[in-house]
Amino acid sequence: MVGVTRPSSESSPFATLSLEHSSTVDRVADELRRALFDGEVGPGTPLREIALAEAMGVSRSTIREALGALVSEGLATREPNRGVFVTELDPEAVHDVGRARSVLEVAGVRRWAEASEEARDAVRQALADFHTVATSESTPSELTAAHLAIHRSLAALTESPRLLALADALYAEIRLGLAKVDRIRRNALDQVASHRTLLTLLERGEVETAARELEHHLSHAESSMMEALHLPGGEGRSPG
Amino acid sequence: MVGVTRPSSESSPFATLSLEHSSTVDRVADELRRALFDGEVGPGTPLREIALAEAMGVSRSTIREALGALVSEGLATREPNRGVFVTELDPEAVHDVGRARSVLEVAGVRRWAEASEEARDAVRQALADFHTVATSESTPSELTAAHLAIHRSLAALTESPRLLALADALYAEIRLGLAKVDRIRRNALDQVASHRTLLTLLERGEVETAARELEHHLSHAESSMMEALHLPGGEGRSPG
DNA sequence: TGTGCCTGATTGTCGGACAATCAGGCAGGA
DNA sequence: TCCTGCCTGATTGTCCGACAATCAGGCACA
Repeated sequence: MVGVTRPSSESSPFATLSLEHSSTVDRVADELRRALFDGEVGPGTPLREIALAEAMGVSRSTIREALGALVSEGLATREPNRGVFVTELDPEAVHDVGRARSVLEVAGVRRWAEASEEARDAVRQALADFHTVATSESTPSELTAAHLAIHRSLAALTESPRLLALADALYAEIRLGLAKVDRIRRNALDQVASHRTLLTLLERGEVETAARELEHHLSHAESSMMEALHLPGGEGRSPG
Repeated sequence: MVGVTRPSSESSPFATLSLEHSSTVDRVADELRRALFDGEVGPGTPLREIALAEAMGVSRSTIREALGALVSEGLATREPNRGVFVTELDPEAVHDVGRARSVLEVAGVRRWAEASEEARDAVRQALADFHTVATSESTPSELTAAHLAIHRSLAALTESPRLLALADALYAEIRLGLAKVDRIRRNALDQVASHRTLLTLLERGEVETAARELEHHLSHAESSMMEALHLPGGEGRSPG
């Protein structure tokens, strides 16, 4: 998510070389994300600056900066003069995430034919990986990650870094919501099958059918996420 | 962009009340954005922390935080250990912004019929405002802003805060690129006409035609932006 | 031409400081 | 009982000063 590369303006034969320049802030932010995704700190938990600073052995300034990053990613929420809290997903938010990811992934799927071969291969690979993870011992966090990797590869078919960045933020919110939700495992193999049919449609060139299939899949995913979060899920939201 | 509202959990009769709680950091960031959009500091300009702190009469910490915000919005770029610079738009970036906004705006247009009446009215209003601005004395910055407001209202038809937030970031990047570019004015009235036909198509319910029209309009906008930036515009980018 | 070193400028991180703000409790009055 | 005003502790927002790490550029030297 940080990606430090500084190629000199001349195209040299060392284009493949790169070096990780991780700052303290980055490492703090990474650790916080991990804790969030693994459900070590649940939604609504306050992220106190001093407490975190002492716990992680860094200064308050550094913590503040890392928290700012989480807030701008939507994983945490800042209430002025009150502090930063782990984001709580309300039905409105879940629905919005669903709508947004649908736009991005469908846009990707519709671009299947125009996309690069690497992008298409990434989809195939992600599906294979998901199958591997689903049929082996794995934590809920890993399972969710592998599942989302498929959808990410669909959004990546747009081959737009900016759209993909938004997609990543959306998947991060989903991971946040699904942390500790173990029920996913039951459906794991069904999910594999569902995604496989989607890929089959794409390989056949039936793009529009695939898009509709994906939309159906996503709307199902949204309501099952509502359920998982013990929210008043489904259709009955107050209009306006 | 900050939006501080804290409604009490009980639904009271004071739902309409709200109060601006602007922090120092927010004001600094706003001022920096303004300077960028007005072309007071061009692309590539280094944003030195100490210099800004002295110029604006705030501490370095505050400046740092504001710069972090600009960076996360894409208006500035951080080079580790070297500083923050006003983002320079290369052809790759321009193309990506174009592709991304196209996805969002087309998604909005396709949703015209399902969108709320307010969202549709916003489009009509934005068009009217643009006409007003185009036929009066106005700075390039204002003209660009009014033009982009139309496109923003299209993206807003998705009625997804998250998609709209990305759209806003994209428009900010465009404003950054178009700062000081005065040539827009010539085409202003043509632009009004072009958008008016788009709206007409929508009002008639010819959504797909409108979507294609929009895509055409956007691809034209992209190449004319390339031109305005004196970049090697058009189709000939190196593949990969 | 290329390498090694020095130096100044700037960032990244730290620690401490203090006013402003907020939540919660407690007392007093209608 | 319910409301209001006040006090207090906790936390944030902002400031200041400090210092090592890093980088760009120049200069000497082979």
